[in-house]
Amino acid sequence: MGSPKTSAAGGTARKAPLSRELVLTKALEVVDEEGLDALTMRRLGQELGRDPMSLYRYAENRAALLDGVSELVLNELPIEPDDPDWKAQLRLIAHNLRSLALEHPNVVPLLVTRPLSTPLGLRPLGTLRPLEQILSLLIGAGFSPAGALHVYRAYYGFLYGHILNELQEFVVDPEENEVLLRLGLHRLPAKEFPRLRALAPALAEYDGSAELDQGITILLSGLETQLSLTGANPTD
Amino acid sequence: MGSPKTSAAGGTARKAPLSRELVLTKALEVVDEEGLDALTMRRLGQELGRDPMSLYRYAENRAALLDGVSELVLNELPIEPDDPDWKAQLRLIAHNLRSLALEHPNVVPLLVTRPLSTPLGLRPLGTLRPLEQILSLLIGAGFSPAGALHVYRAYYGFLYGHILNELQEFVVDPEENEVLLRLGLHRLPAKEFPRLRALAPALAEYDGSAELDQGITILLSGLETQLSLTGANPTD
DNA sequence: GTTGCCGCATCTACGTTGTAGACTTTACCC
DNA sequence: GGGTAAAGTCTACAACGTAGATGCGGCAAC
Repeated sequence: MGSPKTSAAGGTARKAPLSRELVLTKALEVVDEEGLDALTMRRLGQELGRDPMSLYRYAENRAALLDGVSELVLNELPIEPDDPDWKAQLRLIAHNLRSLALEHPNVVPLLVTRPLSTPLGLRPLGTLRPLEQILSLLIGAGFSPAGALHVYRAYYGFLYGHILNELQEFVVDPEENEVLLRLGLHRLPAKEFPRLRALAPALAEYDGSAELDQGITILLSGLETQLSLTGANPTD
Repeated sequence: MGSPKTSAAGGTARKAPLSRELVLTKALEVVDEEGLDALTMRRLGQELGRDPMSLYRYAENRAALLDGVSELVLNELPIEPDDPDWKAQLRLIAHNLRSLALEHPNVVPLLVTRPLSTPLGLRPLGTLRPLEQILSLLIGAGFSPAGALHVYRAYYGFLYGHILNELQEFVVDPEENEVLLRLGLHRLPAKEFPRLRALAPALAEYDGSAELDQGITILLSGLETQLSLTGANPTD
């Protein structure tokens, strides 16, 4: 009955104080559960029990909010820049990022898309951290700076590509257990897409982790021998 | 002065008849010139001299319109599924797709993002064509179906990853000719990002085509030897 | 105790978006 | 000329991001 002002009880603030972390965490929650489009300012405000406008205190606008979510996710990616075994470390990072992506599939479009419209130096620092740390790892392992950059590009490119690929093949409707249907392949004209349709069973058995691993192996050893000719390779 | 009705002259329709191709082409034009956000139904309608609502005859909704644009771009990618030299063909496709991406950078987010929310079988057929044709190419070269799929995944993953990577490093402001500034790197705290800042010159000299080529070489020969152990490799 | 201030939160309001549904116009065939 | 189907238009609405004015609570100075 009383107005919701100055609560008489306990004394713990009657409304949680709200903070950037809190906002971003809740935002990530919404995105994870209902997708990017569901994350509107109004919706997020409601989710936090606050006026939508209050969010602008913690993110300049919606785009910045999305950047914050990317950052939040990428901060979950542990990197050991001092690992003496650079190849093992890169392999580990790859698997960790893959796992992160599978946990937050709705965030992947952000990870991939936002940097396309933001110059390197203006990106959220959290999203540049992996780059810096991996460069550090490689240079520490004996690569020349340019060589490190070269390896990083090939490695990260492949990694992101793999993740996108794997998510694209993700099964939509686990209720449906006939592969052709599950992937919607039955809609494809058989004449024009014979190979694809015939591959339905193989598509269903995709082991993303294994394929990632094999790709990384090929790429890293290939890069290593390629660079060993230029003198930009690791010392040992 | 006469009302714009039934033109007296010639007899050629006084308004171009409008068609899906026409709509999509104009849409691509807008996206290329002003980015994805500029492509609103109203804007596109205006661009075509028609009521925005008329567009719904040719695309079910905005999302479908975007799919159409993806399709339009991918249709520009020539593939020779009967090329006897599968490695050369894959290399060629890679370079062609890279060129396409550089010509239509604003479309790349679509290419990469839309399939994430659409099950395989429900995608625009045009976007599945490359997949089918590449499978055909590989199987024709002697790969087993499963082997072909394996190669395709590694190959296409790497390719998309590379394209994303390269576009992310794209120079924003060619007016500015100091690299640190051009990429906005001067904003980075020197303590936390020493490697990255030191690499500014190297970042500027990125030769995307060469790096793509090297990556493809490594990957294809790696895949070949890997598969040659399983009997799923090409016949010759 | 009173006053002033400042950071946080809220309220109101505006312009823009996608698109449903009813309507009008056009082209054509019998 | 009358009827049918397709193509295009009009009107209207709910939801969005966010600018700008307003309100509110606690702390510092006096």
